[in-house]
Amino acid sequence: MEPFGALADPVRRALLQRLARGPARVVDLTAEHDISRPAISRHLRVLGEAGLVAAEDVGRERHYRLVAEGLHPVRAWLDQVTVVAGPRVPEHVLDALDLEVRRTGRDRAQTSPSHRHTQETG
Amino acid sequence: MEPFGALADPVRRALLQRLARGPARVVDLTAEHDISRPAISRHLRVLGEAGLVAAEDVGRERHYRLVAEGLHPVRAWLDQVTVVAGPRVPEHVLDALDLEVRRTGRDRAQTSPSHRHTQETG
DNA sequence: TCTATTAGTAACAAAGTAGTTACCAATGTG
DNA sequence: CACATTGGTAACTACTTTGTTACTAATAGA
Repeated sequence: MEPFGALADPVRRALLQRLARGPARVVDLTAEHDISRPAISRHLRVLGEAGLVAAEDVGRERHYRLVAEGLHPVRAWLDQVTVVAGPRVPEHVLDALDLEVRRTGRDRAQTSPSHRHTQETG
Repeated sequence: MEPFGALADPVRRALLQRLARGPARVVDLTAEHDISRPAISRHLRVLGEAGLVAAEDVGRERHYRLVAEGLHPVRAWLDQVTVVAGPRVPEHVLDALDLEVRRTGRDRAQTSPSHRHTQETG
């Protein structure tokens, strides 16, 4: 859940996009985001807890960089959902599935499978 | 933008996963989600506004189904970020990039950075 | 050493989110 | 027709999120 929640905020997505092009300091990231530095700082903390960014201390500066692997759960979820949904099922096939699911739902409610009248499928 | 926010909630993600396996009614979706039907109903509304699900009225029932294309912006964003971040850049290369960016950040206040670092690592 | 820069934390206010119960409308079914 | 089923909306509450300003700590540099 962590990475999904982290991606919900547009500022955090912009930060990740920026970091995808290379590491940056907090002041640099703040410079182009009409919000205060503490706000950016907290966004970075959220991203860090989600495993999407990592920081390295360089003197008094802190260099944040993208951790692309942190996005893996998101990609995996996306793949799972879209693959199971099937590769471009035509509309009329979805309709057929639709009727099927309705019948199943009713059967489950009263647990009597002898009640089927399969006159819709051809 | 919208779809990202919709995916932030675990209940909504579960609903999408469920609908990926076929359409379902609201009562069916509610049956396996220890929250009330109005809550599910509102989640479905959010998903609908995000373009991730669609509904079809069948008598007094409403059949929701996944709209997989609605996830396309998410996948596109993921692709963009991970592609730009590069395919598995080794740690020492990231360090090099790190130093490069730090110097550039300082230069930006004075001179114009008219160079680029586009090195492939295979 | 004194001062500027960088960055995190604390405390707070405004807004959004997610759940609840109560209610209403529409559609099947005995 | 009477009644159950299905599903959306309204009103409300509790919690979370996101921004702010003020403060503190550590490092760089004249």
